[in-house]
Amino acid sequence: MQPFIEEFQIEAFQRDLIQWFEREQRDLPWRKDSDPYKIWVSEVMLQQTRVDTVIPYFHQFMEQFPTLESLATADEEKVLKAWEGLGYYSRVRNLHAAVKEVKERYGGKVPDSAEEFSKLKGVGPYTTGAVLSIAYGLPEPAVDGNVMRVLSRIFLVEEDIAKVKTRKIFENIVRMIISHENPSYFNQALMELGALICVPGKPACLLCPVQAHCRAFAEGRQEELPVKTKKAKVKEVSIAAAVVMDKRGRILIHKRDQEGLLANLWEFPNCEVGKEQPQKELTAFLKKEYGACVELNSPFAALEHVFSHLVWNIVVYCGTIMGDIAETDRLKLVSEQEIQQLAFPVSHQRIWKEYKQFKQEGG
DNA sequence: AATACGTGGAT
DNA sequence: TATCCAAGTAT
Repeated sequence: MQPFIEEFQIEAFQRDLIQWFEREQRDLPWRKDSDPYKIWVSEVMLQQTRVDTVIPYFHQFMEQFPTLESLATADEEKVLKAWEGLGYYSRVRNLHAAVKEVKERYGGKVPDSAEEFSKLKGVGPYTTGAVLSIAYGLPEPAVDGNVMRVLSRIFLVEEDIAKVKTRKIFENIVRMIISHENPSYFNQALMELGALICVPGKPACLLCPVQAHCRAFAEGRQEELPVKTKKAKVKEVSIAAAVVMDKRGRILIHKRDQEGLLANLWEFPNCEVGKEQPQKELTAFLKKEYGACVELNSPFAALEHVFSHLVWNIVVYCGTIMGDIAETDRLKLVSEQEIQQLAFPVSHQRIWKEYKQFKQEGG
């Protein structure tokens, strides 16, 4: 890489890349203005998430929380609901906390220094570079998976991009080649190129605006890069869940712990169970944890829910609550209407859907 | 450094 | 069907 960087035509590369971006960039909703708040929200939504998935969420979020101030003063329940289904929910809890911090400490203006902006919750090296370059035009590297793939090919970098520290190698490369005239377009163009042309698997090198600058293409090795080790198989967990109703027709729901998996989202009461006596274990759990005395019927559904790092095998029971339950902040009896107002993870939306279907069929 | 943290689309 | 993955961050 070292000898190659010396003969690398930096200015020609910048020109070829940025001119291509000016021609070919997609019309995306967060590219309509450079409000740092909007750029920030889009970057958080886009973390580990596809553009096509983000677009409708971004529109809805901006309608509901059009300004940093409006998000800062919103109830967390509403904020989580706006994120429902997007995944990695700590992103939005961190964003909410960070926006409050900006309102309090910086008078509502998103900091324009890496030093200050990167201290905010949920703001890491990528988001720092993305917001500072795109919203403020500062020459900071914004290295995501696209950029690592593109640059690993252009400079024939064979470091394992699955390792977190490898990102620094690419940040250093970007610092050497970034356009100081237009850091925003430079960074976005690198990512756009990774998304449209320099894709995983079989890149469209014949359409690539920087083909002439690419060392991997010159050596016919573009499909060998980037190097990325794969992760081990995920763990499977057996879960028993309960959709139980009191005599007034209200459903029992529970708010999950404030940290960890699906933090602060609502769920139907459930616990991890063994293969032997899941129904018995669930009944005992409901009594012990929630003081709920319930009679469960036979399970009406079984579903598999796959996360990035584990699999839930869920068996779902319905049943009746006998006697009274003491409601708390995290334990509620709600109508079917109220369920629609609260944020549930997709796994529990599926449980609810199965339940409705079961009832419809006369269960 | 390695792992936790979601979801749905692509191949 | 299986695997990979998509604009990462926190711990």
